[in-house]
Amino acid sequence: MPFKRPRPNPTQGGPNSESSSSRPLPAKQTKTSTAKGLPDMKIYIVQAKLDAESIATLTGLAERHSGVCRNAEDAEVLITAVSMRRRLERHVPWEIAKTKAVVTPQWLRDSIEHGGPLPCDDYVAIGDLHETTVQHCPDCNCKPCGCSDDSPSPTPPTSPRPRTAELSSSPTSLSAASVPEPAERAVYVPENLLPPDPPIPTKLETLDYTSRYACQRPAPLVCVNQSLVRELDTIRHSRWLEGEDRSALSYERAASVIKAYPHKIRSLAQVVKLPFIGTKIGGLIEQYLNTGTILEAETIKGSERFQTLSLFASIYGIGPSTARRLYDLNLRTLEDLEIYYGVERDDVGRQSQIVEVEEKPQHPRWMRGQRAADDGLGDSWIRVALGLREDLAKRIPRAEVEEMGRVVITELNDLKPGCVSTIVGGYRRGKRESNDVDIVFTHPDASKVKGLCKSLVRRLHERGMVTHVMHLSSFHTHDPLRLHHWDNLEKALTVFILPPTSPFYDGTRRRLDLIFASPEVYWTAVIGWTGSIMFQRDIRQWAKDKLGMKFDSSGITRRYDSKEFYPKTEKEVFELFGLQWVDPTWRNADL
DNA sequence: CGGCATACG
DNA sequence: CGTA
DNA sequence: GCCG
Repeated sequence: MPFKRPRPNPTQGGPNSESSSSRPLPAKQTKTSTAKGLPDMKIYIVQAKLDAESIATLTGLAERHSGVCRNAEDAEVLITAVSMRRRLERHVPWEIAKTKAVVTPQWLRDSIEHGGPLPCDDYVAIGDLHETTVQHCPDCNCKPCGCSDDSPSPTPPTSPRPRTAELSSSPTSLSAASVPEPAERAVYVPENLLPPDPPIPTKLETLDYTSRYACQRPAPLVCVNQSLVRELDTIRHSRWLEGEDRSALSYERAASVIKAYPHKIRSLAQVVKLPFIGTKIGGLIEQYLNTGTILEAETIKGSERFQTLSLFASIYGIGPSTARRLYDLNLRTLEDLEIYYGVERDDVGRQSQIVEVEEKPQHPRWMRGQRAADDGLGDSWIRVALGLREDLAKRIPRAEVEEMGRVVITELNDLKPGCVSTIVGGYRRGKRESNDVDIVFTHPDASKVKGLCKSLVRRLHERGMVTHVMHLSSFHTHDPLRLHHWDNLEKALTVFILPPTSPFYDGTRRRLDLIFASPEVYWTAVIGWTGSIMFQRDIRQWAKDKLGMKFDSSGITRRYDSKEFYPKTEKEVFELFGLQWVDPTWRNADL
């Protein structure tokens, strides 16, 4: 049945999602046009009137054979299925379109087949743009006739274009190819809710890798001392599983500092000066320098207890404490757990029976520790998690994260046009594969956000895309007694599956978190949910230590008088805190 | 020796 | 306690 | 486990 081949998807680091601003890692900008059938052009695909499958296919073709970009004005070639001028103008400013080759999707396919850019004459998408399209066609025959009036061939100076919420006006991927395109009249979105354009550069030289705060230390996805970091992380993980949280925190901090250290470590002297490297951890690093490993980490990795606790705690809803309890009951394998929790092997939770899962309430203090009454019972909900474990353990390639974002945003825009969103989490930090997908949403009109989370979840649920709702909740303002303030943060933790019509569909269920913020706290929510955890922790620590402020995902308040602050952009949060800008791809303070 | 991010269910 |  |  679900034997649609999962797209191999060789080239990644592709187009950044709609309004997210993660970039490819700063290090390399390989220009290898090898293996690409076309020269490296910047192609922008206008999503209107294309279904999800076509978008994915075209994007894939462009990525593999040439290059894509996320802004129309940065592109050389616009590809669109739209044929009417008025329609195109809703997605690309006319003045911009006039400076590009605007062609049909067939041009891309044929050019790839042909092995080079074809003349655009036969592929003009919009009649009124025939002249300019031929002029700007990347096939270099007609270039010499450069009697162009405008055409600054390098990207035009980009006047602040009116930006509208045109995030993926593609139809739902459920409806096949035809396009009704409902709800027109683009909603105007204030500039500050959209990602900065151009993106803000990270001034690495003004940051400080010796800082005691992770939010001042630029940390790449993978560092030059990565294997040492992994050793320390093994010990951290073990401490955490064993309930030694403070010790775990120390290892986490040490690893985080090493992660940001930009040189290969060759001597102990290099690291003992770094913060959070004390006697014990310094000794372990010395050992690592001498032998290439840390004995304790190797021992841990080999131990049955560690392996088992790790396995148990990898199940959603099972933490260190429960994992240890199960281990003490002499359970060791998943099969043991399935028996213990009463799962019938042979695909159970399979098939799309929609399940609503409620968080299990905690036992009262007075009856915990008396392992009795409820040993194999109760947690009907762990059974569900067990059934999901295999799927949720799979990582999600960037391209699929983007597809999920597209699908969800399309549904949302149907529901409430004008929403703005950012895909956050590890994806935004540049990870090539994610464990889950987190999306933060808002709407320029604050009054339209309330209840949206629940509505969207209901809609996705009705359409079979959300199979489980692990959690649905709201946050509120800092007002101890919130009077006229409605909640300004709503959150849903769900399990999601792409519709079978999606080219990425392979039946794997994925964790999807949806976060709705009021526009005033949109960027603080985005910062919070972008992480990494250590980065987030230290930004809060910094706010407290240096500014006397409290920072959480739903806002910033001054501690002594509870005055609230509402930075209008992500950059303004950094400025408010007196911090240098750190791009999301440099916030990888965790392993 | 106290603090280590913070909030919700 | 477990999750973000 | 490390810091002030």
